[in-house]
Amino acid sequence: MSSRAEAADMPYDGETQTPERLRRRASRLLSGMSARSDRLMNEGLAQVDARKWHYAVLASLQEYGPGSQATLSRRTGIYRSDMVGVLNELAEHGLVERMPDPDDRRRNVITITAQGRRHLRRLDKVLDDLHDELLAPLTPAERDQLVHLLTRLLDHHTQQAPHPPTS
Amino acid sequence: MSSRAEAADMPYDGETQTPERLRRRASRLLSGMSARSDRLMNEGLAQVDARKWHYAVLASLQEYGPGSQATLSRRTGIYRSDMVGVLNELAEHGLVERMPDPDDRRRNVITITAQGRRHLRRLDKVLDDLHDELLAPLTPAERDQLVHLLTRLLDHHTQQAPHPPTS
DNA sequence: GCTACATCGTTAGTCGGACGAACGCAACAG
DNA sequence: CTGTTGCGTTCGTCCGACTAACGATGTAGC
Repeated sequence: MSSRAEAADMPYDGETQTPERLRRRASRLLSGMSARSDRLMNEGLAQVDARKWHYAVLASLQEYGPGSQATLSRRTGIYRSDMVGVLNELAEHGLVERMPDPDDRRRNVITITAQGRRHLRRLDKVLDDLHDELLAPLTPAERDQLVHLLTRLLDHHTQQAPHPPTS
Repeated sequence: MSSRAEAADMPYDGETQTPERLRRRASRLLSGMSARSDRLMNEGLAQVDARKWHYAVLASLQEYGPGSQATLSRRTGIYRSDMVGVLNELAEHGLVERMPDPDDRRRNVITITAQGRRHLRRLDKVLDDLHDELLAPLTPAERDQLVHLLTRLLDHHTQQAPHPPTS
């Protein structure tokens, strides 16, 4: 009777308490933190009138130079279906330029503008601050640990990818 | 010209490469891993005809004993709107029993059945295996580190919760 | 005992993000 | 010239998190 009957008769305050078994599960921790993180980033970026995809695209353009929409899709992990809208928004704000590729008339060449670069710098600042808030309880060393661990996990799972790539 | 012009003219294979700046962001790592993790768990659990909410509810019942639907909602983080469906499914399979509370006729008292306990044990096994797969590239010590770091983060953010609780 | 308010279970619906299907167009290989 | 492949785009689907509202019931103030 030691293993079973763990609870069965406890007038506990088991009202608001989440079971340890649940709390410890890495999958649940990831889900929870991802949700929190997403909200934080979304709200933070919304205050500068941006979304996380904007940042992804701009950063990709800055680091690897201009590219077609399909290329950007692969680099950022955004579905090409959704890339259209993102680029529309970015173009409306004058952050990127979309021009037909003379060498391949199927493609659009996307280029980041000077204004886009400025905006990107701003977004980088914003994201840095938001991540400070996100990782507040961790020391710099611990933050590195976390990033390192997650990176290894993600790399492992994106390699012999049994699923369509999400990154 | 050392700081700028990072790319601007690179015939790189920047086709499939995701910028470091993106890869390093904890928020993105969390998002990515959460997505992978969710899929893995969902598919794994689907093979035993279960969903993750089922596990959450059963585990909660096992650890803290019977409770009303609202109580379960608070314990597991499932919205009470969605709890109805979950309990319907569990009840259909005979894993829980839903009876009106004689002391408070607004409430239903949810109790786990013997079959429910068996099922929970099974799910625990399944989840253990899935987590082994999820955390495959990490040593046991590293897995503990990860869980520890994430737990601290989540606890911090769920405390003076600026948002409605997701846990 | 009556009134005002809070809680419970439930239904329905919104919202956003990830993803698939299909189309017209252009390139390219044979 | 023909079949195949990649590109950009539109539209639609699926799912999970979340809100709104309602009837039924409990509870507290007076």
